[in-house]
Amino acid sequence: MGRRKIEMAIVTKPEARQVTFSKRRMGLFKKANELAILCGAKIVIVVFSPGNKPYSFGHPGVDAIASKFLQQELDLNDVLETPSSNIEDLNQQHEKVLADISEAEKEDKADEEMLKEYKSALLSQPKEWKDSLIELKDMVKSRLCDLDISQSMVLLAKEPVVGIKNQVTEKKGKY
Amino acid sequence: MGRRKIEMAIVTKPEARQVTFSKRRMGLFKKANELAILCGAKIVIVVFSPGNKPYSFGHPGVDAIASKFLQQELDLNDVLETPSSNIEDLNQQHEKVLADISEAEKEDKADEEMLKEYKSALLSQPKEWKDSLIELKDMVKSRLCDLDISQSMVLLAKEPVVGIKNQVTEKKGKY
DNA sequence: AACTATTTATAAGA
DNA sequence: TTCTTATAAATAGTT
Repeated sequence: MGRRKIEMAIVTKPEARQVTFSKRRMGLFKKANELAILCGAKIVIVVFSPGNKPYSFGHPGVDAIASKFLQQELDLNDVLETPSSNIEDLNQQHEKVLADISEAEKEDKADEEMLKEYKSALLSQPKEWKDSLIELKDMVKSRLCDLDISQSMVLLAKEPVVGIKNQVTEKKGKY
Repeated sequence: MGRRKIEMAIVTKPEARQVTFSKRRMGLFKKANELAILCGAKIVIVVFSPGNKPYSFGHPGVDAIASKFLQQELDLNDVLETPSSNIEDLNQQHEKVLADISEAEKEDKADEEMLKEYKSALLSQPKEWKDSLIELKDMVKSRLCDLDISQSMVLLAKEPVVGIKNQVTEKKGKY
């Protein structure tokens, strides 16, 4: 739907690709919003741009949380990219994440219920703990950030949470 | 874009709403696929229909995993809805999940790396374990299924995994 | 960031 | 559900 029909292959020119990405990402989120409203559907979308910048859409209300964790993912990526990253650093980062969650809990009453449920979800892993402690040393290098993405997704599986509106956010990436 | 412009409000007639949902969900996933291909973007979408039936889209290759866990979520919901659900049942369900993962690991070599990373992500939680054991009894009632959704999302945060194609699936819901 | 010629999505109807 | 088609909406190329 433009001046010409375009081939379904990666847009080679980086500038043009960025423009296409911006236009179509907006279009996609608009369509998602319409679908959610017209049909009462629950939707979550996460998109990573070619430059790996994360964008998220959620209805109802996932996005406020998602954007927090997407940002944290970027922070953690930065940490992991440094050669000096070790378990202590990662633990520090992780405590920062937990601290941020507590902070969010205090400052945003509307999110309280969602955060509780998210925590519950994190803690609902009855069997892995013992083995996990043994495997931790080897595992910890492989990207803590994944958990953060998953945390934002946890909320979609819930029954609708009242008082949280849908919205769209962007976070500063590396490009 | 149809014979008439429609109001942006929930479609009242249930049959019409279902039709609209089907058409627009397909349209949304098509748009997402185009965005992914044209721009080299990574995308995950999860949609719950008005009847709470889950649909997912992923590029690259999230969906094969996601559909597994979405189905498990439905199974777990069924379990949780029975009055007799207790910790033992949930543990059993959880072991089933883990068993399915192992099985998938064996039968689908292309997914091996992704599953390993997903497991790593699950195990990358250095601080919570101790406290978790204490809180487990109270927490376990609150929806294990959330973790399953989040597990399918974990994969998006990864660098592109070669050899996994994108696809779209549906799973039987309760309606 | 705006514009507009076209293509694409889809609402209503069959 | 699937198809048809008139129309609304998205967007590719341009300014």
